[in-house]
Parts: sequence; C-alpha cells; structure tokens
Amino acid sequence: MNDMSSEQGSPASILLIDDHPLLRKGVKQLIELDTDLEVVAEASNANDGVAAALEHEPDLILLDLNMPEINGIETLKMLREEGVDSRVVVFTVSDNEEDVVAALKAGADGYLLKDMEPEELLNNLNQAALGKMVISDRLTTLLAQALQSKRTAKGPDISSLTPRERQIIKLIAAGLPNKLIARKLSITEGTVKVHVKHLLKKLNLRSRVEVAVWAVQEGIK
Amino acid sequence: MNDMSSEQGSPASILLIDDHPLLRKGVKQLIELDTDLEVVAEASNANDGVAAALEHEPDLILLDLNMPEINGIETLKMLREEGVDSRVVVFTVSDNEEDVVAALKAGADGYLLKDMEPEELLNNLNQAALGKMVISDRLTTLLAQALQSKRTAKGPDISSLTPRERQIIKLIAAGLPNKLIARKLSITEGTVKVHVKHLLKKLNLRSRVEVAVWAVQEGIK
DNA sequence: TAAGAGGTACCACCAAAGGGGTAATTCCAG
DNA sequence: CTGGAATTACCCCTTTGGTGGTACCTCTTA
Repeated sequence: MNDMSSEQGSPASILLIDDHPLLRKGVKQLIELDTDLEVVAEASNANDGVAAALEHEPDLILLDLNMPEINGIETLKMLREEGVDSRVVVFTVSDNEEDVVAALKAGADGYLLKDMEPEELLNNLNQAALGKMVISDRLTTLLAQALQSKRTAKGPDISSLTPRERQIIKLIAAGLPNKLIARKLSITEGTVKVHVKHLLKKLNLRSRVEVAVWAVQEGIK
Repeated sequence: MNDMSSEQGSPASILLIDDHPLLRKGVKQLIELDTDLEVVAEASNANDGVAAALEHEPDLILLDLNMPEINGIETLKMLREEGVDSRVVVFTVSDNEEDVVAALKAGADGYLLKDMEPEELLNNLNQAALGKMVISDRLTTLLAQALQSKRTAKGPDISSLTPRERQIIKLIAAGLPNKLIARKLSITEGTVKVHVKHLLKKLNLRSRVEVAVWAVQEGIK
C-alpha cells in the first residue's frame, strides 16, 4: 500500500460517500485547500459508493452513517466484503455509542464528528491518510464506557456462585468437556457434573453452551 | 451519594494510593492548591489503601497501577469487593492497552496518565469528583483499537464454511441445541447434526462448546 | 454429460451431558 | 454445639451430541 501520500508525493485520494450534496460540496472545497489531499470521487448512496471505491481505489473513504436505504455501517461492511482496502473514516453527526462501537467493530479506521473545526478535520484526514486511527476527542469517554459496559448489567448473576463453580465455568468457557475438567482439577467426572448441575440452576441456563457463551461475553477469565 | 462537592460545599475528599512517597507528596501539594479538593488520607500499598478507603469513605480514590505485591487492578477489585463506592481514578505511567482495558473493566471511573500537566490533572480530578469519567486524551486511539481488536486474527477460518454452516454456527453460539436449531430452520435434527459434524471438521474444533466460544470471541452474529 | 459441492434425510452406535437422589467430609457462623 | 454451605463421590436414568455410513436432489462447472 502506498503511504507516501503526504510530503512531496501525490496527494492522498479521497472518496466522499454522503447523501447530502451540500455537505459533499463543502467538504470537497475544504479538502481542496490542502494540497496533500484530493477528492477523486463522490457518491450519494451505498451502491454508488462501493462502485466508486472499486473503480478509484482511493486512499481514504469518508463515509456518512446516516443514509437512506443502506446505512453507513452496512456500506462499510459491503466495502470490506468487496475487498476494498482503503482506509475508511466515518464522518457523521452521531455521537451515539452504538454507532461508534458498531463502526469500529465493522472495521472503521476512524470516526469523526461533523461538528469539528474545518482545520481540525483537515488535520485528522491527513493523519488518517498516513495510517493513523483518528477519533474525535469528544468520544473518548464514550469509548471507555463502551468497553466496561460489556461487563455490567447482564442476565445471570455470578455472585451466587461458589469459588469451585466459578472455576469450572472458566474451564467450560475454555471449551473443555467434563472429563478434562475433572482431570485438571483432580476430581471425578461425576463431581464435575454435580458442580455443572448446580451452576446451571443458579444461573438459570439450559446447557454448558449457554454457560460458555455467557462467560465469554461477560469476560470471565 | 453526595455530588455537591464543588462550588460552595465542602471540598471533595481524596485518598491517594501510591507506593511512591515523593509522588504522593507532589500530588498532595498540587491538590491543596485547589480549594475544591482535599487529600484526606494516603496509603502506600493495597491493604492500607483498602483500610483507608473503608475508614475515610473518600469521594475520590487516586490509584497507582504499578505497586509491589498487589497491583492496582487487584487493589481496585479488592476495593469494590469491600463495598467501597468511591469514584476510583487510575493514575499511572502506563499507557499499555491491557492495563487500560483491565482497569476499565474492573470498574475504574477514570484513567489518567502521570505525565499530564498539573493544571490539567486538577481539572480532571474536579470533573471526576463531579461524577464524570475522565480519560487522558492520549488514550482515545488505544481505546478504539481495543474495541475492534476482538475481531481480528484468530484460529480457525470461517471462509471454508458454507452459508448453511455459518447460519448454524450463529445458532450454536446463541446456545441453541440441535433440536431447536432444526425447528428454527425447518429441517430435521439429523440434518443439523450433519452440518455440525461438517463444520467441526472444517474448523478443527472438538465440540459445539468450542464452536460457541470461538464464534462469540470472533463476534460472529 | 459427468463430476462436484451443497443441502437434505435416514440409519445405527457410542460418548457426553444433564437431572434426580443419597451421603460423607470439612469448615464456618449462629 | 448444631445447622448449613461447600466439596466430594456415588447411584440410576434420560436426553443430547457426535461419528460413521448411504442416499437423493439440485446447481454449477469442467
């Protein structure tokens, strides 16, 4: 990949995908102030955007989240499925936690808010073109909360479990069958079954698979 | 909880837990410049820290990560287990991703780096005392990466699977037994078993539990 | 047309998981 | 000291899961 796009080399090519023509115009004019950046294509919807990405192979794609029919997250997934390896920066008004998390999990290389200062946007786009992940500062707290919220407010309650039961949950979540758990803990398989039986009751789950899924999601390890 | 600690009310009480006496002295002197903040106790290790927290019930605990014997994360867990509901802000030199993520998952209300400007620290501590989560700006990118890293570079390969098999994996990862999967897909349980048999071979896994764990970690949904 | 992949369905067999019960030990708290 | 929780172990039993095999149908591709 060509990451010599700043300095003296050719400017970084950018594809704008946004259903709002006025905003595209504004962003384009702004970007043209910077000789290191160049808008090579625009699109107003997901399908055109994917096509344009495949045609121009831009260094950077600036992607709006809020679009009719196919939203930005879906568009991002489509791009990745089509093999587009451009850096994709989400550019949107939404500071909604779900959007941010979904975008990042879908493989976004950045998430910028539309209310940022123009100079700051240029700054961030240049950084992004160089391969840096760019995130609006305002989202820091939100990201931190997203990380820890995975641990809070879930279904079953771990507090009612005995130490032995928690230990066995970890081994179940590691994919071990009862026989191996027994060997590892130097107890009989029958005893392991007893513990499993008890923890299933306490957690109100129906099988060790549900236990494993729950434990993994809960980050129990 | 009393979150009237700024303005005219009594200053926010702070407990320092750090094994470095000089640093405690420095931070304390800094904090005393701010009439809204007050250091009410100090501790140089985890046990003393927990004891001090229980005794003084401070509004805010400033916690170092790098301590001998019992580290900051463990200390944080101990505090929570003892029922301490003070806001806990981690204050450390480590900008290591694992530390940040571990601290947040353990329930930290903030994560500040020791190299920050003194005024900035006071600023952040005041925010923290008011209930806001405070994170050093420098960690934004790191947090974003932590969120998406869950999705990259793992063992088995999903690409060899047929659409039907992927569909069944999702249902396994939802904790469903074969019988329910069959009902949901309107096929027989025997057929589901065939698919499960095939995908286990392809993924080189030994049981549906391993499939479920893998799928959840991989974010397949 | 033939070959292969994918999906469906059935069979039999054995291993694993889960539910019920009883019971011994230890250790802690009322 | 007595009762309960926790851990261990055993029993029997049913359900679920996983493996091997054969078979038929549809589509796509060589």
